[in-house]
Amino acid sequence: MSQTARYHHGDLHATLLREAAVLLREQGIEGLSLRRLAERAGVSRTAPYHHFADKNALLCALAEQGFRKLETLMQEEDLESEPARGLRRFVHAYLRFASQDPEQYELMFGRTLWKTGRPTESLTRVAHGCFRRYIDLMYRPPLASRLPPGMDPLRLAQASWATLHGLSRLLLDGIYLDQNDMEAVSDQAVDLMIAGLRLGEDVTGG
Amino acid sequence: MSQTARYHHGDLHATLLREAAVLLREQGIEGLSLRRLAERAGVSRTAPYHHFADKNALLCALAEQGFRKLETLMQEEDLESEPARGLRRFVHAYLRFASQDPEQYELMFGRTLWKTGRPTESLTRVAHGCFRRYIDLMYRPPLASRLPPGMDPLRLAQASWATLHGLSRLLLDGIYLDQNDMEAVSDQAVDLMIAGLRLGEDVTGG
DNA sequence: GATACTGTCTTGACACTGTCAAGATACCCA
DNA sequence: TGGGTATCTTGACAGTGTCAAGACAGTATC
Repeated sequence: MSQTARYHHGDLHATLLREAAVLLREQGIEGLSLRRLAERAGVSRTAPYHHFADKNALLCALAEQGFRKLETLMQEEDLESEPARGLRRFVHAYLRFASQDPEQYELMFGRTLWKTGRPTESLTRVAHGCFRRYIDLMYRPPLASRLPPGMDPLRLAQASWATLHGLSRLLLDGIYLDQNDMEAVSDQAVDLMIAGLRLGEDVTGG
Repeated sequence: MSQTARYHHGDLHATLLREAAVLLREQGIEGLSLRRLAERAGVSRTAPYHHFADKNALLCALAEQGFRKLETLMQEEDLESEPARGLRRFVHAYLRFASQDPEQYELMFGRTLWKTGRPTESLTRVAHGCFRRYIDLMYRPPLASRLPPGMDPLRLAQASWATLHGLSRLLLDGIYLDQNDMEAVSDQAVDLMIAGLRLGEDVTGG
């Protein structure tokens, strides 16, 4: 028991996922090779293939973890009675999620899985569930009742998510934005949305 | 003259860039390997190294071409007297640019160059020049004079570009958006911005 | 015109990657 | 105690970017 080199690892599946997350965070997707991962887990190069069909499958499982975290985050979020303030808080939470583990965010939304790779049926389901929960925020009170007439909540959800996503990407890829600008820019975006939705104006009467 | 196999190619630099653009468009970044590129150009594996320091340098040159195209597109754009309509037209033009050559857009804004790789000094200059031209659209009439008081045109530029960029990325990576939704969603985003900026309201008097 | 120089291109090699095939080991159930 | 199966191993292959050393050709100099 507990000797350093057993033939059967015992819990390789979980170990792989755990170490892969570490490797991803520290080295990025490019640094996450199956061989290095296997070495970290203390097994041979091809051992992971008995737990994941291929690298794509392992990355999908990893991304899935990320989407579950994000879904939890959205579940906790509640736009409460004051939608303007709730919106701003949600945006900050989202951006914090993206910037706390940039490589995970990249994996979740990047082309590696969705374009180049083949997203698992399971990953697709979780990712879409995540988006659905976001849409719900728009369909539910207090936001839904305040939307200007003729505005489709689905379109609004897509457009606003795109803004959030774009902010995250520009920040993480380090093109036009840095952390210092981020807060000001995101607040600007929220202000614009609030103004566009007339959420700042008091409609306490209903 | 014109024999098929000369020792000196004669115009390898330009040929490499041209063929790389084709390869990028058809096969994506992952399919663009230096060896395949060399084969297409009819030279040996390492010949490209006499014209580009490494793969990163070649990709930077390729991205630079893209930014130049984008800058031209923005130069032609003019928000004219009617900013709301001009804005909508510009957004459509931008999204067309992104979706006409998705792989080029990915290269221009993706992590390959800006995060994993080392962006050339030249690329950085062109990319920032491109963004500067976008900011100018916000600072110049007719938009500048119509902005609500206290609104920073720079922040507005960053926030709106983020939206554009996010729409492009979500579309190109094929996560939550497809081409059919795109127009409706982008129009929604533009409407929201126009409403937020109060651009729809007539202020012909000045 | 001969010679040296320099830019261009070539072959050979190395370390790295993901993945398949075949064989070895250890656990589990009859 | 046996057999079956899940797990893990080594060996191998094709592909990648890149370095080192040498071959060739065009250009400038004497």
